[in-house]
Amino acid sequence: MRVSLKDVAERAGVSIKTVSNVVNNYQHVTPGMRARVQAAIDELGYRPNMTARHLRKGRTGILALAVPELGNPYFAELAGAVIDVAAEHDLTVLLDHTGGDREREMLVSQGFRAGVIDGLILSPLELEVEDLRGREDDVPLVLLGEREYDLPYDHIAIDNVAAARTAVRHLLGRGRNRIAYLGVRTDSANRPAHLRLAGWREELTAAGVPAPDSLIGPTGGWDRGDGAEAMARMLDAGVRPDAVFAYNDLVAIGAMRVLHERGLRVPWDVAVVGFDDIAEGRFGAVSLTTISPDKRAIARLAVESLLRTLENRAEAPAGRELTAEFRLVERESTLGRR
Amino acid sequence: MRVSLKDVAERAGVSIKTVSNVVNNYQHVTPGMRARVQAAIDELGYRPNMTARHLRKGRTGILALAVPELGNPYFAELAGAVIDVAAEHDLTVLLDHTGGDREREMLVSQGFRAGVIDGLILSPLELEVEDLRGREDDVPLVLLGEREYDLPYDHIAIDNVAAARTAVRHLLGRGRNRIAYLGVRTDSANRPAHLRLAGWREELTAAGVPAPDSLIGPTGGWDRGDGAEAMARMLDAGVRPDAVFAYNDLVAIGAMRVLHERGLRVPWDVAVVGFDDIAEGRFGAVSLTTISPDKRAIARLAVESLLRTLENRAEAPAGRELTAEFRLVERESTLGRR
DNA sequence: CTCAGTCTGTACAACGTTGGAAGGAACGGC
DNA sequence: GCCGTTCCTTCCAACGTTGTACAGACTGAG
Repeated sequence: MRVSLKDVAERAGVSIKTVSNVVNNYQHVTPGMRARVQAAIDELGYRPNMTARHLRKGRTGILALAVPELGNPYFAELAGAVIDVAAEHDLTVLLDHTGGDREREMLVSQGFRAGVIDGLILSPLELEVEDLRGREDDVPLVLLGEREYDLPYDHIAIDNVAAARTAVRHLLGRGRNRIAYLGVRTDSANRPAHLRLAGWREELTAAGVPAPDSLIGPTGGWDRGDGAEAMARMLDAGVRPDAVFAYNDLVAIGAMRVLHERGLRVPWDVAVVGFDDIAEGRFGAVSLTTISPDKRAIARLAVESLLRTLENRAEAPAGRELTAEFRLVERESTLGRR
Repeated sequence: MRVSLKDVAERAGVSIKTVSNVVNNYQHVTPGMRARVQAAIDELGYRPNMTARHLRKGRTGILALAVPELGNPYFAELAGAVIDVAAEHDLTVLLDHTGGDREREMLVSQGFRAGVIDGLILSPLELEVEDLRGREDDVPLVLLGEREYDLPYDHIAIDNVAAARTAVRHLLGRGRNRIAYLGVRTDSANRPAHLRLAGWREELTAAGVPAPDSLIGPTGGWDRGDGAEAMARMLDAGVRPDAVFAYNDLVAIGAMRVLHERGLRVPWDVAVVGFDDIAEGRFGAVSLTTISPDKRAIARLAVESLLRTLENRAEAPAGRELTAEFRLVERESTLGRR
């Protein structure tokens, strides 16, 4: 049986509350009493029951983080950052992955962990705005990823359009003018995918470079295999880009693999830019130029937004758009051919 | 304010317990009563308070998983598997990463989450056996990774020596006889690293092939950069292996990067075998032959071991060694030169 | 029509903790 | 020696839930 305050109190010959006072460093406890109680605590090996404390305090100190897929290094790295930042605030993280499934994202957002988590950080893929509108749950929520809406939840994003334009501009600056975009799925609610495509189009148009549909590579998802398929399909169709901007690093890596198989050399024949700056991109045979979102900042903004909401429950949450920085990291995949 | 059973009870004009009975699908409730209470529940939007339920039941349905580093795809993929398996048993997973730091591993194993988790799955890197010996915590524990000890905790592993021998045998079968091992750290408690080295040595010795120390590449850690450094150091020392067996895929990938930089072609000049079968290995310019541990099985064994311990608390836990399967996955990095 | 047996709903206590208020001892000042 | 203060400790209630015991109502058999 677990040791409780009661056991310690009996052992020390004091009341339960006095033991509690010692445990919580309450100030008005005489040194003698403190020592006596502490001795009993040590002897019995007492450890506070967090569940009871949570019930009493109405707070658990647990945040949930729901991402589409932990196997995706971007989300794994982001999760690591969230865990670290949460730890700085004495919070722990309960992790969930939704598989990017809309149903499961709805379930998670509806708070099926009600009462056990203090807040939820959700990185949705297919969730629609209206799915959140009728939300009855009182658990504070923060959304990751740029979205357009008028809901009372903070959301953290980087400026996807600007980032995509930066990537495309970089390629244009390298003398490329048949720049493909890989990673569109018309049937997906994933806004960043649309925004990055928009940025690609905007930058090309602004530079007076054609942006034909043939240079847009649709994918079924956003993993390495999807990138490989999309690249292969484009090449099979006789389209020969001299550069590729991919939705994310995984798609870019899949594309590079196919380019390599087809004897097209990166960066000489085709330059490649990814998105996310996952560690994997730094160590391929050809290291990957990429847009690097500040993951640490994203984690920090998310956790602190939740804390803020928890502090002043009374006031209506802001529904702010919090923006994290990004930067272009140049590596081998866009070197050469000045 | 949150809606509680009491509020629903008042609204429906019944006792608290009756509402509880409805919520828990207790059998002896008349349909009429059930409907009336359900209506009140729906009107008020009642959701059970899990914390209170946990306190009452003495169970939280939360498992903790502590791994060294989520940025390491092996652990990220493993974590994903654990989350899935846990979900099948209606359990959720609280994730922690220790950074492979002994202090932090001790802290985690000592159960600083006491009362909030039902069990702990720990994947230690530097934890020593004696660190666990005085464990006072009553939270069920399962250890991941092969270890030698006599403690009352189940541990899940694959047969590292056999796996390493399989990898080396594969290379020998490809006509390689200067096979390096990359990823030793003499100062580390990480047993699998030692076991894999032992397997390398055993297999070479059994085949009558020399296993000189010059072919052993020490590393500071087990990430891509460590593999790259170790490979570079070995080549700089004038050692020219015709194959590399690496502690894990990350080390292998780092090594391949350096081989590529130095103009050594994989697999023609140097064949490479990794360990872990992370997704990343399948999509490099040269896909990576690797030992593939059954991660799903590992996750399943771990979760089910905890459940078993929870069921029969009374009996002493077994301290069993549970073994998961592995297999060699052949890819491009060991093709050719029959 | 009575009695046993079954069914339905209620009252109470308990899980382990903490906040608030009240109790009691020690102490100094008069 | 009495009183007011201060300081420390204890008592009580509450967080929201569920298990146990029990009371009342209804059913069917004798």
